[in-house]
Amino acid sequence: MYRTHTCNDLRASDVGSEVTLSGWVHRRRDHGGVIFIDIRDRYGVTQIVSDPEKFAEAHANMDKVRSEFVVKITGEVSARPEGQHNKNHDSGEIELVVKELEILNTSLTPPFEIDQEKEVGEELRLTYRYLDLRRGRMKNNIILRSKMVKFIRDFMFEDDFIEIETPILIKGTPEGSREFLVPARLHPGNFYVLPQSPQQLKQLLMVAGMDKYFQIARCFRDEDQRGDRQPEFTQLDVEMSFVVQEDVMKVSEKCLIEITEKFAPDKKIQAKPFPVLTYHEAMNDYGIDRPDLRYELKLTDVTDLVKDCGFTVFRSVCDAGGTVKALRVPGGAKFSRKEIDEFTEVAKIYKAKGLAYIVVEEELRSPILKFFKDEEIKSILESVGAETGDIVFFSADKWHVACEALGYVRVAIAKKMELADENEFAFCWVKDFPMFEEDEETGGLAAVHHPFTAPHDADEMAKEPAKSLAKAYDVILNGNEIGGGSIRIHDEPTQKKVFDILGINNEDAERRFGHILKAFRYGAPPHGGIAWGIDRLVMLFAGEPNIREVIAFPKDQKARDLMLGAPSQMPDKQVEELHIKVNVEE
RNA sequence: GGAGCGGUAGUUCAGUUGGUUAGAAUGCCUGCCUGUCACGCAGGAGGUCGCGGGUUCGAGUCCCGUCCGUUCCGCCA
Repeated sequence: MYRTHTCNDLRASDVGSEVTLSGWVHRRRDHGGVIFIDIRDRYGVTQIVSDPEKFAEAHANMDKVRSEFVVKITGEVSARPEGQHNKNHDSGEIELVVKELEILNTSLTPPFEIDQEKEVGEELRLTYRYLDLRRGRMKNNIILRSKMVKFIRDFMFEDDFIEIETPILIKGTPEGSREFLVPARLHPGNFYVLPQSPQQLKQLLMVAGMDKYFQIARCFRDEDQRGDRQPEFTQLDVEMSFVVQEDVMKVSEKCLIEITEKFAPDKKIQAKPFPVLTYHEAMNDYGIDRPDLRYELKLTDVTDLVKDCGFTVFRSVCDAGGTVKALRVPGGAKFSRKEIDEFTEVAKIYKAKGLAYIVVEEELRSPILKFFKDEEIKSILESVGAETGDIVFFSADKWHVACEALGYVRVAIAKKMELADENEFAFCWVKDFPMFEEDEETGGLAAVHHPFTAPHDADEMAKEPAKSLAKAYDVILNGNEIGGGSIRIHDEPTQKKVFDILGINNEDAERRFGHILKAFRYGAPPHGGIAWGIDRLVMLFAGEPNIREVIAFPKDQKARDLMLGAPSQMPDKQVEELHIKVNVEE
């Protein structure tokens, strides 16, 4: 028998009993006459102490062990001397006096210290992920993730949802993100693809009458990496029949509140029910479609106030039908020139041509002051509510650019001034996204969400597609999109109108989406759903800066698995069977 | 595809204006130590300063190229 208890089981009440523990040598403290080691498993840490007089052989073995050796220890639980309890460990009131120590396995010296929480380069951590996972940070994150997923599952079952697995090898429907291809050995020249999400399958499940479906689903996208993006990721996928937007949102909101109360009890939920913003409001007020509502800093539209001003940059934007937005930052007059330049760089990343500003002090300071009449400045400052000690930033461009550039300046300022309350969870919904956006490559329209998203009004959409709004909604937590969904189109005429607008002809539609269009002719119910990014959600609950910290075996920036060495070359024979020719240019 | 930042001991980093033998902490090894818990003390090993070229009497430091890492933009229906 390897163990009678884990390394986090023993307490003062166990004093006197003989037990066996197994685990890794976490730390070793050799005092010559007496040796302490801490042994660790995923449950915790227990201190082992040698008694060289009574158990000389065990003491000698204690001398041999090194970091990360795997050991089995039998001994008697003993109370620690008065005043020597260790509050850092749950087992800190006791220790184990070793009678027998067996080395189950030795270990090389680890490439980084496992018993310390200091930063280690991620490349190294991912190469030795199995060692990284032994460290407290990753261990806690992975356990938190497991518990949160179980909680979500239980919640969904409780609400009468059923969990259904959908296939990983599916049909490619070129549209949206790049798919991973899998060559079909039995069908030369043909490919399966890995699902970007179970989107189409869950809609088919609604046609099948499987109302209230959910799945913890793995999704695959062959796009470049980011801190919150991986080539494979996990989402909570939900679909319901005979529902309107509010029905879907209600289920998600209830679950998010409960999961917060359970796993982040110290976080204050800013507002219940969650505030609901339209996409237009979000962009207009915060310059971003996923606003962080933990801080205010709203944008103000000053287009009307500057449309006749003497500042050519502003006036020409207004003349061209553009927008001038202002951002008042209380206390921002203290920003240095260097800081203002940094914010200007942020604005430029998001396509703004510059970032104008007025420092509001006894004497106004601004490079653009000379272009304005006194009463114009006065009305601008009044409209944004500027007070002495503030700074007001301006962006001028097409509406979207003006809002977005200043929106990201807002985020950068909040970060610099530490405006976000770390103890707060600010959830909100953003809805009424546009159905379509301009495709810069083709000049035509592209679906903002996916081509099955229902419009608010199909007739209006047919008349003015660029202005039509979708029954789509995102759920936001502290400025992060943690989920998104929509009501789907369930009738053929509406679907056809959407395809028309997207420039997909009947033939294309049949080839790409024939399976789903056919199914919808057999009585598709009104339906809709939502998908949460599980990785992002756990990331936020764990207080981590990127989703790799909550994924056991993530890919690196170049989509590699550094531990496994994937992707890798394959034997010619295996490749030939797939009717694939590898053509790598040197 | 583009931009910023970085690459020095196993690890995390410092390294001044270009100047002698490239340092610290931690880890590792050896010795001492009977109550520590980030144990302590003494000693030791450990370096292609990413790579290549250039400037210079002299380059970790300056210049050019290149590779790698990292963050962001593009991309992500």
